Amino acid sequence: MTKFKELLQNSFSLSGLAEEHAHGLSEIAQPMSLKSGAVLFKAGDPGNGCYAIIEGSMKVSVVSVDGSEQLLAVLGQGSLVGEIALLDGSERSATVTALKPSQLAFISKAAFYRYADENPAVYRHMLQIVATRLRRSNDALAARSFLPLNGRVAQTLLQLSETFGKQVDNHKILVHYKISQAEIANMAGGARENVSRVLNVWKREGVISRLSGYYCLEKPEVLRAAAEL
Amino acid sequence: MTKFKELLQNSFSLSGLAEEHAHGLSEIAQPMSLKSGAVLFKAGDPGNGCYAIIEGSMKVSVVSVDGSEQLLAVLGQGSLVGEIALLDGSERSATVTALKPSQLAFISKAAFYRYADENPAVYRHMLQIVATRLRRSNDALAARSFLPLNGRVAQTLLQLSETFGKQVDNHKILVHYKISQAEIANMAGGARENVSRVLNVWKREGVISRLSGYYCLEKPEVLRAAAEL
DNA sequence: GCCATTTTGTGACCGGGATCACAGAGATAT
DNA sequence: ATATCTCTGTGATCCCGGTCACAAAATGGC
Repeated sequence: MTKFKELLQNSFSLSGLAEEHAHGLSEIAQPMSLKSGAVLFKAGDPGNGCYAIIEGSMKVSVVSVDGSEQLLAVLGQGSLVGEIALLDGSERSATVTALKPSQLAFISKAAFYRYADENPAVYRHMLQIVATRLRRSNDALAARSFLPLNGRVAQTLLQLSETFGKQVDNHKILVHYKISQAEIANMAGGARENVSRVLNVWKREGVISRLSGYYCLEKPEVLRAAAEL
Repeated sequence: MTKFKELLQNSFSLSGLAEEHAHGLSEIAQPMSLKSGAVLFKAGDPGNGCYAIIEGSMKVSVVSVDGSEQLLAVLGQGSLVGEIALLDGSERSATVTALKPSQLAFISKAAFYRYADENPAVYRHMLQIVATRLRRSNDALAARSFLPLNGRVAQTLLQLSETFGKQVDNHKILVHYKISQAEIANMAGGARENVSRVLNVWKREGVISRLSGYYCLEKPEVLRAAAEL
């Protein structure tokens, strides 16, 4: 078995798929790699498949005419991107860009359906993923209308901790991912300057800290309270 | 065949499912009816199935502690509600309320998976629905961060026209659904008063009009332009 | 190390839209 | 028809957070 397929299988297992299907899918996927900053596809492009992230990380965003962007998600190893267009047959709904040099596996629409029709577990798994994303998206929308900026920043940090967090100590969470204020601001939907202010208040209160460039959530409860709808 | 099953089958066909599966699903669904204003379920409730709307209309919303609400969608005949919790096995993500006396069909989680495993087309259809919803939700989120109030109101009107619109004349669209400014405001994420102002400007410019209580989009292009990201 | 570039921190100002406060205008009921 | 509600229109005020303008740290390349 090639190195690629091995990595890929791990990636699929990691995302919660049974060994058997991880193997099957890795057989039909095409390897590809992207250098940091490269655009995988843009909103509006035709979409004929989806990608699994084997290694690296990608951002999913929507950009407006004036150039400002709204980040919908930052995804890492084991995540799937580009499913929406695959599933509803329409154009790509957002733009996906590599944040680091990344290894991807492309799964074409035809291959996906061919395989999944034989293995309904794959459909169930995909439904799980999409449903969870829909839930997230709805939550973010609700946050936008109910929460003031600090609440949205809290929500963003917690969301990042779900994908990149490592438990340390009792309940401290280290977000093992380099992220700039600008990116947090784009996810939370606020101006970078104001996000900076919010983060500093929390830093002073000991709610968060920075350990060698990484954010560390010292008191996640406080953040959870702030993100409460 | 009972009247209920007949209606139900129509409902499923209406939502784009093949005749055969519309029939199959109608066999496993439980009829139920709700009076206007009744709550089907609340965010946080456990969820063990989903519902198809046979007749009537429902609103999907999230409410904050202080009582204000964000409408995620208004759904009519042929739509599915409550899929998220069914699919990701978590609690209900939003609150669903009947806006009119409604007829529903309940499909339990077990029954759904039992049937769908045998009929992958049902999975494909479900993925379609959920993917489209995710796309919508992402669009709404992007709108929230890029568009000023009038753009979001435009988006809301267009969205309603997708579900309840009837073409009349050349390109005028009648939104065949009684809706108050307050509800539009809750969908667009703005204060009712400001939504009123926006709507009146458009009314004066002949972009929209009201025909016996229903909104009519006289110049959908103008609205589409205003909702452009 | 040293300079260039990217991030971060903070103050000052300003504006879109929330909020408050009512006055019409339609509905619904009796 | 009259009273009661619930919707709609509009002005006045206020504040959160966006924007501008820099200074101070980091970070990274050579």
